[in-house]
Amino acid sequence: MSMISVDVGGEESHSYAVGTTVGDVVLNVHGRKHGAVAALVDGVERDFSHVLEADCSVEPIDGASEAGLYILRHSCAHLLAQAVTELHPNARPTIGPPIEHGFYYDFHMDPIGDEELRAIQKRMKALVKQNLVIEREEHGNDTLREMFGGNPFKLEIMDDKIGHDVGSSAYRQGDFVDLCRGPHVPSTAHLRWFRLTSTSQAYWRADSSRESLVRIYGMCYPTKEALQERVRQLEEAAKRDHKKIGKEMELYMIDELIGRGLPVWLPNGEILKSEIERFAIETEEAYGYVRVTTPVLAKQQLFEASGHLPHYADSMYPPMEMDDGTYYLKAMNCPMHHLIYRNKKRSYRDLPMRIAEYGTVYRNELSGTLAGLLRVRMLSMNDAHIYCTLEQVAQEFADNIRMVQDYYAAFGFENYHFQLSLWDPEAPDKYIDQPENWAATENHLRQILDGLGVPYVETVGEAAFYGPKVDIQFTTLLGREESMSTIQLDFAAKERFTLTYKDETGAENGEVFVIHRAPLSTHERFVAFLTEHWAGSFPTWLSPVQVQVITISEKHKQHAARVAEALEQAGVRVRVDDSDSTIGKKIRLHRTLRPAYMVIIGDEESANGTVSIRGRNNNQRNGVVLDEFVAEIFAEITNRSTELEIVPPE
RNA sequence: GCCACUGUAGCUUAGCUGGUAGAGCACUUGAUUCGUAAUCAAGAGGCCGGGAGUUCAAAUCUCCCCAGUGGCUCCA
Repeated sequence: MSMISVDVGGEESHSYAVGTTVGDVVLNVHGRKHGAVAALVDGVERDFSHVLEADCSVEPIDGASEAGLYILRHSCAHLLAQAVTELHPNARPTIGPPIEHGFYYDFHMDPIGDEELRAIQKRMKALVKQNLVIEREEHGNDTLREMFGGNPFKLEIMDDKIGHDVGSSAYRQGDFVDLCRGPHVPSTAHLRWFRLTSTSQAYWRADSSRESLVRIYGMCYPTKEALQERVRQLEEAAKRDHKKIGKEMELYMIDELIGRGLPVWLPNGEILKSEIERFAIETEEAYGYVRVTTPVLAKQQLFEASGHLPHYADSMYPPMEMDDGTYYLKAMNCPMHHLIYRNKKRSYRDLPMRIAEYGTVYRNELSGTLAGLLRVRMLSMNDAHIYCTLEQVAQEFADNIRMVQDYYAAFGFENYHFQLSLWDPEAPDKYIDQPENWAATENHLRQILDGLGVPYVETVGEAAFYGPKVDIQFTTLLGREESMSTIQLDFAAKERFTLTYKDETGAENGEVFVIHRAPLSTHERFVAFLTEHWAGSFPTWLSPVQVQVITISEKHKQHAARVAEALEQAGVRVRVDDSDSTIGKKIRLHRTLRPAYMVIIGDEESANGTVSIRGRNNNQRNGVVLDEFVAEIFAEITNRSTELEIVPPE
């Protein structure tokens, strides 16, 4: 019998008979509890069933590794498809990729509900118990077309791949077979720790003009512990949900009578919003911005000039007919700012000109996308437009990127990344069709980002219709990526609005570039993130209630009033609860409103002129002299500190 | 806009296969004056999201709207 030498890592080589499988080697080297789902053979991912014919290296892929999870989840998607096709013989599987935390699979079938979802999960569990072997089969194109002849979606996938590196393999488990490149776990018993989570409608090829499909999502992990940990994470995330906390803290409300996506800022939320605005005004003054106010609606002609009609028409509220023409609610402030720029002759000495506005714009977002404060139809923004020469663009971009970084540091955000959003030449109708301008400005932004040394990803098809942009992306608690801040370069406005300036030579120069920027996102989205990030326990300077004074009994009303008075004089937002319920009950009650500090006033404090402070961390600091507390909280607020130091953690 | 699910007092919710609403918190009143996540008692509060239908009878079944949630698409 001829032998081969297999490099098994750790500078060890073993000899095996030709025909030994990957699985045999892994079992032999790493034992029964190897935890691997497949292996790298000479660096290529292979199934355990892969037969070794020559000298090679074999490195197991652990189920918990990134590659291993991918395989595990991919296999779990197949398991789902097997269960679905067994229960619904008319269902046609389309594609089913692994995703973060799990997988999904899209089926062409009648829509299903929760009950059906549970039935499918039950069937999957049963298939796991049967421990079906998952086998790889190699077939020619003709055979494959015959095997999947009843599934037009699989045929379409094959059509696309013919002439390329066709993954002419299929994987079979029981009676189910799926077109797939692999690799897969060796048997269904490896797929114990999964859970189906939800269903959704999706379109074939993400194209809303194509077939509507049923998407089933699931999560899948290598161990019970990992699955439970994920479930726990999701529960934790739900506790931080801004919709829940926003209600508890009375930050905002949405009323059917006002309309969907039109949040009302309640007094507590308004405090948050105005603190953010105050911070932005201070910052922008330092950066040389001027401030304006423009109307919320304007004539159709303005939005035609700007190009919002037709490029952006779907996102605008429908027109209003007035006696002197057709009006639209503004979806953006820029056209009005352009008119301000054009309102008088500008000189090169005026540039860069930075026009800022606290404006509300109105966008007709699709009803199905609206979500609390995260996606709304009334957008309050700290918006601004910078008018400058091409040479000045780099500096202005750099300043704005720094501004964003400084803001985020001040609000305690760390988890974000930069994205260079490019146009999609394949979809020129979505954009102003000037390929040479796109190429030039995209390159310019690339150089600016590279020059700043800011890491970023490039995404095609995410540009504004008038130019490329730098977006700052966040991931929500539930894992969805959203744009927060945006800095956009506009090369189209100068022509559409004939924006010019008198340059050093005295000539009328039409090369005015516009930068659109909203470093603080919209107030709605920003507050949503802020709330989720801090779980409602905001830094003191942002807290709607900075100090909640609580008396122990009626006897302490007087000292409580003195304490409140002293805090108010220092500009601290303070409330007093001197009702006659018990101390425990009051603490419990005020916890949902999440004051930065609770101050307890009893006999001791009244007698000594002190306060006892309870922090958000539920730690306590007793017997603090009133003036000392006032000075400390004053400093914490004026420094806009995110370190909560008055009551240190234990 | 599309798919699924959900919608009972201010909040959280019970209500099985149809017989016309139950609780806790909050609120009001009274008692209690209290030391760190619920003091006791009483009271008030709901045409069960809206409309139509089936039925002797609908919170419960059917249909149509409206709204919320999770996705798809889109986007700050």
